[in-house]
Amino acid sequence: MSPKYVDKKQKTKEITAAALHVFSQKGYAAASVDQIAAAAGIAKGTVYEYYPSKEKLYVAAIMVFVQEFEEALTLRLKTVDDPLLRLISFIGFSVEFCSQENPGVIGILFDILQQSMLDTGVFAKKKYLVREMMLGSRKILTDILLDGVSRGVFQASIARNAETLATNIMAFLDGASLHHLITENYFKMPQQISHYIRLLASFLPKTPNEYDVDELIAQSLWR
Amino acid sequence: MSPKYVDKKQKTKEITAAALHVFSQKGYAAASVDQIAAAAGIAKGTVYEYYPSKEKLYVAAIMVFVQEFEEALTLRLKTVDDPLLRLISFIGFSVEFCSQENPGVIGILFDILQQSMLDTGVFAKKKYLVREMMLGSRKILTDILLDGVSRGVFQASIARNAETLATNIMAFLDGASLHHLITENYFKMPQQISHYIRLLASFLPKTPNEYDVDELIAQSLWR
DNA sequence: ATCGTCACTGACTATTGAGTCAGTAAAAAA
DNA sequence: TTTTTTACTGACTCAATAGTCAGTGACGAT
Repeated sequence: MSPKYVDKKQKTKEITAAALHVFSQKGYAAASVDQIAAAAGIAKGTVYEYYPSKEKLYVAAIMVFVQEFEEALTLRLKTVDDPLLRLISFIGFSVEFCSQENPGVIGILFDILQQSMLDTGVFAKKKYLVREMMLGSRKILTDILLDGVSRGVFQASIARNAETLATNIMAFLDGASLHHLITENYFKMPQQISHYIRLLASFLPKTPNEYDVDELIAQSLWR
Repeated sequence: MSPKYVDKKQKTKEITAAALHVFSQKGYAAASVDQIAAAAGIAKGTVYEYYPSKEKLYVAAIMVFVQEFEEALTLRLKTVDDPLLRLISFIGFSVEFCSQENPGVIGILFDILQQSMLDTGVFAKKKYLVREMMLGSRKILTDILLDGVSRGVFQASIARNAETLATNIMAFLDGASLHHLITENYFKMPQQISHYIRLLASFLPKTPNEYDVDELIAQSLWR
C-alpha cells in the first residue's frame, strides 16, 4: 500500500515548528518559504506537500503557539492553590513567557497583532482568532478572581467587577511586556511587576495583612 | 539661478505625509514606493529626488508622527492646571490619539514596534528612537506626578516612586489600546479607563474625597 | 528482480517591487 | 529666441520570492 512510509503527522509538526521559529525571527512578510524549508531540513517543494500556501502555514504555526501557551499556563496553575498566589503565578507565568528566555515569542506576538490590524494582513479576516486567544487568558484570570471571592479570600465586591479587573490586569501585563521590550533596562520588569502586585494585594484580599506579599513575590517570581 | 522654482521643504513634507498615510495602512513591508508616489500625486522617481531609500523615508515619516503626538499632547496639557486633572487629561489624550478617530495611528504604532523588534527590521539599529519616544511621554507623566506632590496635592510618598508609577501607567495605557484594538467591543475602553483612573484617584491625592472623580472623568474624557 | 507508488527535490515561471537613469518639460537667464 | 538649470517622469534593470511540476529515488509488494 505505502511503499515509503513517513509519519505525515510528525513531519507536519516539524515543519510547523520550523515555520514558527522563522516567522518569529523575521515576521510574516520578511520570512521566505525557502528559509522555512531550510530550517526544517527539506526542500521548498516539500513544504507545499504539507501546506497549500505560506498563509495557511502561518496560521497553523500561530495556532500551535497559542495552544502551547495555554497548556503550559494551565499546567503551572494546577500546582497552586491559594487564590492570591494563583494570581501571582498567573502574572509571573505571563511575564516569563514573554521574556528574554523566549526570544522569539515577542516577535511572533507583534506579528500576530500587526497581521490582524492591517487590512492586507493574513489575520485581517481572522481577527477573531487573536481575540479568542486574548479572551482565553482573560477567562482564566477572571476565574481565579471569582474563585478567590467564593472561597472568602478576596473581597466580595470584587465579584461584581471581576471581568473588568481581569481585563485591566491583562492590559497592564501586555503593556508591561511591550515597554520592557522596547525600553529594555529603562523598564525594570521585576520592580514594575512587584509594584503592581503590591497594589493588587492591597485591595483584593479581605485581610491584606495576612499576606507577606514580598515573600510571595520572592517565592513565585524570578526564582 | 533657479529656473523652475519649487518649495523643496514643502514638497518633502507632502511626500512624508503621503508616506505616513500609506505606511500606516499597509505596514512597512507591504507598502510600495509606487503607492506612496501615487498617494503624493507624483512619479516614483521623484520620491527618490527627496529621499535616498524607502527606509530613510520610513524613518522620516515616523519622526514626524512622534513629533506631532508630543506637540499635540503638550498643547492640550497647557490648558489644564489641577494635577489630578492634568493626569486625567494625559490619559484621555493618549487614549483618544490611539482610538478609532485616528485609524492609521495604531497601524503605524505596531509597525514601529515590529520594525524595532525584528533583527532585520528598519528600526533594528534604531531602537533608541522608539525608546526615546516612550521615555518622552513617561517624562511628561513623571513631571505631572512630581508637580502634584510639590504643590501638596498628591501624597508626598508618591515622589519616591514617581517614575515607577509613571512607567506603570504608561504600560497600562499602551496595553489597553492594544487590547481595545484586538478584542474591540470585548474591551470597553471608557469602562476600563474609568476603572483605572478611580484606582489612581483613590491613593494619589492627599485628600481623595475632595475630588468628584466621576465628574472629572465625565468632564475630561469622551466629551 | 521489477514494478508501482509515495516522498521528495530543486530548477523553473511569474510576479512584484526597489532603485536607476536617459529623456522631457518648464521656466528663468541670456 | 535660445540657452541653461532644475524638476520630474516612467520605462527599465535586477533581485527576491511564492508557487509549480517534471523528474529522481526509496521502499514495499508481487
